[in-house]
Amino acid sequence: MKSIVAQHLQDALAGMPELADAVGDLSIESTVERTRDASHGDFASNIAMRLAKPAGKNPRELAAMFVEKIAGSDQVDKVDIAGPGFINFHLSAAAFHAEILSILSKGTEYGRQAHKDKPRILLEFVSANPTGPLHVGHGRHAAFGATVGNLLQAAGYTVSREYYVNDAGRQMDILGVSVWLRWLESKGTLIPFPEAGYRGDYIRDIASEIDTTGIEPVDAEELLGAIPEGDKEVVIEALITRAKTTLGATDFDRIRQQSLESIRADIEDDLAEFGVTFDRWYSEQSLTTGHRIEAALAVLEERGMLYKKDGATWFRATDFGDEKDRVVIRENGAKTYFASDIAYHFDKRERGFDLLIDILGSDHHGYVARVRAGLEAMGYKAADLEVPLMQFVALYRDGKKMQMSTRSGEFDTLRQLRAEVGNDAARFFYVSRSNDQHLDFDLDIAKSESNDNPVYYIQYAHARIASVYRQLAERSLAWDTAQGHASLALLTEPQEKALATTLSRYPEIIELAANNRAPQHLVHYLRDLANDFHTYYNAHAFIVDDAKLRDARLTLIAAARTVIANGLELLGVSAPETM
RNA sequence: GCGCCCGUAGCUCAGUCGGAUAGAGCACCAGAUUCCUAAUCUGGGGGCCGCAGGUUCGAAUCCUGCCGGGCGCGCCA
Repeated sequence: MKSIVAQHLQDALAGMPELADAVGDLSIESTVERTRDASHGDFASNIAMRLAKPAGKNPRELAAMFVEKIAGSDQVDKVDIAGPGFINFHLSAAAFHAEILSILSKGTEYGRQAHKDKPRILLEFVSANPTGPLHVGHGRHAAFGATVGNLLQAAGYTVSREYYVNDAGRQMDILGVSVWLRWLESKGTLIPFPEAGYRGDYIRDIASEIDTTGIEPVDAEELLGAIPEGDKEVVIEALITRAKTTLGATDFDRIRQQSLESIRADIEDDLAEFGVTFDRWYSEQSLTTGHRIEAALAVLEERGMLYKKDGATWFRATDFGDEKDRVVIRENGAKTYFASDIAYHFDKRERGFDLLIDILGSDHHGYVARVRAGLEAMGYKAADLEVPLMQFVALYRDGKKMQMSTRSGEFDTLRQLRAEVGNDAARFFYVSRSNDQHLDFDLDIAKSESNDNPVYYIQYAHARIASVYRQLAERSLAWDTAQGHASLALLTEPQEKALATTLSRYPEIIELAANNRAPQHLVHYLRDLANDFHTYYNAHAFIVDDAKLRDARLTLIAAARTVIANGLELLGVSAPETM
């Protein structure tokens, strides 16, 4: 709808060639915005103020020139000048009627934009280490990433969702040892469990489920003798070494791989139940086995971006704005995690993605500069990597902040949260705040099935509309859609105008939310829309005796139902027919 | 110490490339249902947009400094 106004301005400009230089590359559409106050019309353009300086004229004078040139049309009732030089557009009722019919004819496609070839987007999110179940913080990443992905797709982009599985390195050894020790425990070999091991109950479950054919228990005293006194890191290191020698590399690897796959699969199930799915689970191990790390380092070497110092191989990250150079191959010959990450991001670009979006926890922000430096060093643009950082989640119960450490025994997994508040409320609350704001997740509000729960407020609007059509059938009436479409001019109540206006904003909200990777815009919009509907519902009966008016009102609320359903779909929240 | 993020109503937060009188929910106060779901609606009070400068026709928004909070500064992952 915004484009109607932009087009009128564009046409007017065509008749004022003397302004061409002043306009330059200014996007006309960017000057157009919704008015905050209905007395200012439907849309306002600040183009006269924007052009004032380059054109050397005062804003109101320029605005008058525009108004003079803006052609009349059946979509615009009135154009006037207000304040310091705003050009206000009052659109015609016919323009809103056309929009309502467009909503109904497009249905689930309403708000979706035409396909865009570029950029092809790779969206990586969650990527939690496969060492245990997802916690409530990961839930925010999952809901946010999934919704941003939906929004980008709705905005016309091709989006591929990826979960990077950190299935290599020392933490996998620690996982393997943890499972092995719990398995030994179940066979009667009791030793103190290492402090640095993974202590959750799920480790015992894995130990009881995996295939341990051919693996022999070890004597407790013998094992204890191999454990040095001291630091927890020293202890766990000794146990890893011991596990590898006792079991042999093959059997230890068998335990390790089964353990990580068990956890990874559990995470995948958890997310799927949450409505969050990925196009690919990208294994870090595959970078090694596929020699992708060597390939990426070779590219850097070729470009002169690596050097040797103190027996290690360093990447010249400072050449690209990082604070210090970074080691990619350690003195002991092992490649660093950073080397894997360079290889992974290089691989993303090699697979043809133009824009890489990594959703990371804010505690990883120090990592962004070096990964971006890596991409730049390989010849890509810094802007091709975008990293929205997620701030932390705090759970509140009875107005008090909950402790979320595993040890405290209070709940902290995503599964427990979903079980307590439900998927709809969880998805909704997680994306209701900007990613760079800390999220205070109030369990009591999310659970409440009444009053102040915004999820139900929106869902209730949808259910109420569905209920109107059920009531219609009960009264043996039918919605004559053709007559409704033809009778929209009868909708003259202020609540009807307000609802139609809000409905017409939906495509703009999708674009805004997608472009800013900001799902909260959609959340706030849906609340506004539900509010407009509830207000209308309370002010006027829809099922009235006048058939034409009734059909027109049923047409309007059908459009509202469509937009609410479309918006909730993007959020991953259900749109119930009854509540 | 250095770097990144945040600071808006009592509380939780929106605020679009700088735009008109800074918005919403909760809480608080006063009302609305013989009628399609009251999980609803209507009205009301409540603001030094952390502080101080600067940029300009115009600043919550951009720049600088300061104050307060979070996070990060490994040949860990």
